[in-house]
Amino acid sequence: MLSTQTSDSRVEANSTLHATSTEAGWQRQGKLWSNLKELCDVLRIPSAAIHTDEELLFQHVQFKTGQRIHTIGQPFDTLYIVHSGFLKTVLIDEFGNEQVLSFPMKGDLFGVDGIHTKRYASEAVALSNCDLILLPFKKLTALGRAHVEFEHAMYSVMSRELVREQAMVSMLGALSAEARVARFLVNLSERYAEMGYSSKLFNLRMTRHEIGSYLGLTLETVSRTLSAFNEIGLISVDQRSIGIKDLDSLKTLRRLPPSSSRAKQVASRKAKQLAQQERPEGEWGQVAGV
Amino acid sequence: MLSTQTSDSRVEANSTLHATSTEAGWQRQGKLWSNLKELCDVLRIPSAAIHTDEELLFQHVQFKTGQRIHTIGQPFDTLYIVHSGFLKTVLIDEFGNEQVLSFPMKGDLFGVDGIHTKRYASEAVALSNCDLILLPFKKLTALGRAHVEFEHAMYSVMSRELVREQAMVSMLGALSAEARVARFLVNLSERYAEMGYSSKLFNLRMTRHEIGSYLGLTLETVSRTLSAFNEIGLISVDQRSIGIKDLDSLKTLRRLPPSSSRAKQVASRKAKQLAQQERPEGEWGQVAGV
DNA sequence: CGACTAATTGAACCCCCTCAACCAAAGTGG
DNA sequence: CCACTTTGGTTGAGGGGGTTCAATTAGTCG
Repeated sequence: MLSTQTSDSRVEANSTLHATSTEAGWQRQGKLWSNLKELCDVLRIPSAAIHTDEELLFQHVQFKTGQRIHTIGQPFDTLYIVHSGFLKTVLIDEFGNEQVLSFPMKGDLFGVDGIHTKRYASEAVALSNCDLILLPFKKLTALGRAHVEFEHAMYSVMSRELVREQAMVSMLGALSAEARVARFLVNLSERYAEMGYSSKLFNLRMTRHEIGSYLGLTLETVSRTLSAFNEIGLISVDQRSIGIKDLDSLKTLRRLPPSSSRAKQVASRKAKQLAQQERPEGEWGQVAGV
Repeated sequence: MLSTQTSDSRVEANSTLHATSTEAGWQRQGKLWSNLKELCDVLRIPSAAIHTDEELLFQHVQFKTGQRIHTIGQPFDTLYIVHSGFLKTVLIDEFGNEQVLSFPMKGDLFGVDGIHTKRYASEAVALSNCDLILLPFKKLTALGRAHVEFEHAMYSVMSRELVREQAMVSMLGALSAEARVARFLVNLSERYAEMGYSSKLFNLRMTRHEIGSYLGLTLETVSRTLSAFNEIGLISVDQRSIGIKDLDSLKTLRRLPPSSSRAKQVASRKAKQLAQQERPEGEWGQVAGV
C-alpha cells in the first residue's frame, strides 16, 4: 500500500525530466527550479501551445510540517503552487478561532485571495513537509501577456477555485453532518487518485478538529460520524488511516430524508444484517457491503 | 416533475410603460453601450490609466424581474456586470432545490464560474428589472493584453469574489443564525451605501426563502430572527422594508457560545423593552421560560 | 516514563428545523 | 365587485441533529 508518508516526487510519470532529487526531495533542497512546462503540468493546464524554449524559471521553496507559508495581512506578492505535500489555509476570527478554508495539495494554487487587497486574506500552514513553486504575481501577469494560453489558464484556475468555494458554500448550507463527512472523504479519495496515490487507503493529514472546522462541524461530530461509517461498513477507520470500503454509498449519501426513514443510529447499531431496502433508491445504499 | 419555467423568458405582463420609479433607465432599452471608462467606474476600478480614446464599446442588455440571465450548463462566453438592478445566483441540486450563492447588484461581476468548464456552473435570475453590461470573455482577455491596469483589475475583481466566498464559508461554518442574519443586514446596508442608497432604510429584494437559502437557514428562522431583532430594537421590519436602528449591535452580534453573551443581550433587551412584559415569553432565548 | 495532544465515546442540552396554522397582499376570473 | 387562488410572511409547538461538557484511551515526543 502506498503509505502516504512524506511526499514522493517521483509520482509524476508524465514529466520526462530527470528526477532531480531522488526522493523526499524536500529536505535536501528539493527541486530548485521549474520551467513553464513543468508548472503547467502541475496545474493540469494544457501546455501544448507553450513555447518550450522559454527561459523563464520558477523557484521552488520547501517548508516543514507546521511552518507557515504566509499570514493574514502580510503583503501579497506571490502565489503558491503545491508541488508536493499537504497544507491548510485558515481564516482567524477576532477571538483567535481558526476557520479552515481549504486543504491545498499537489496541483493546487493558493494565495489568490491576496490579489485584491494586496495582502493575504488567509493564512497557509504546512500539514506535512512541502515543496512549493513560487509564482510571483508580476511574473504571472507578464506571462499572461506573453502567452495567450497561459493567461486563459490562469483565469481558468481561479475560476476553478471559485467553483470549489461555491460547492463548499452549498455543502455547508444544505447538507447534514454525515453527508458532509461523506463528501469530504470522497473528495479526498478522488484527489489522492489524481495524485497517483491509492484512492482506497490513505492517511488523513489533518486532525479531527481541522476537518470539523473545514466542514462546519465539531471534532466530536466528525469522530462520531467516522465511527458510524466504520460500523456500517462504509469505511474503515483507525486514527488517521482511512480505508474506503463502499465508495458508491459514500457518494450517494445525502441528507437523511424527512423522518420516515430509519434513524441513523439504529442503522449503525443493529442493522448490520438487515440490508434490505424495498425502495428503488435507498439513500443509504448498500449497507452490508463486505 | 416541475421544471421551473424553462428558457421561456416571458414574464408577467409587465408593461414597458408603467415605470418602477426605483431604478429608472432600465426600461425602453436603457443605456445601450458603455465605453471602457464607464465599465471601470461601475466595477470600482481606477480608470486613470485607461486610454479614454479607446474605441471599445460594451453592450448593455436589459432583463425583467424573474428572467433568467444564464442557466447551469449553458455554454459560457460572456461575463456580466450589474449596471443597475438586483439578481440572485443559484445552484440547483439533484432534487431541484435551489441554493442561493450570491445577490449581485450594482458593480458586481458574475458568470466567472463559467470560465473553468466553459459552461456556467450556476444560474442567474433577475430579482428586479436589470441593466447589465456584457463583457465577452474574449474581449476581456484581449483587453488584459492591451491594458496592464485592466488585466490587474480583472484579477483583482476575481480575487474579491473569492474572498467574498471565503467569508461566506466562514460564516456558514461558524456563526449562529442570529449572527448570520445580522451580518447579512450589515452587509446589505453597506452595499446600499456604496450604491448611493440609504443604508438605514431599504427594501429587501429577495424573499425570506432566498435569504434563508443564502444563509443556510430556513425561511422560518430568518423570519423569526428578523422579528426578534425588531423586538429588541436593532431594526424595524415590515415585510420587505428594513430599517437599521442599531448598526453597532448588529455588527458585534456573534455566535453566543457561553451564556455570558446571551445575558448581555437579555439585559439589552430588558433595558429597551421594559414596557411590555405581557406578551408570552418569546423565542428569543427562553429567558425566563422553562 | 510523564506531559501533551489527538481521538473516542457518553450524556445532557438547545438551537434550529419541521410541521402546521394563520394572515396579508396581489392576482384571477366570474 | 367579490369569491378563489397563489405567493410570501409570521408565529407556535414539538422534535431531532449537532453541540457542549466531560471522562477515558491512544499516540507522540521531550
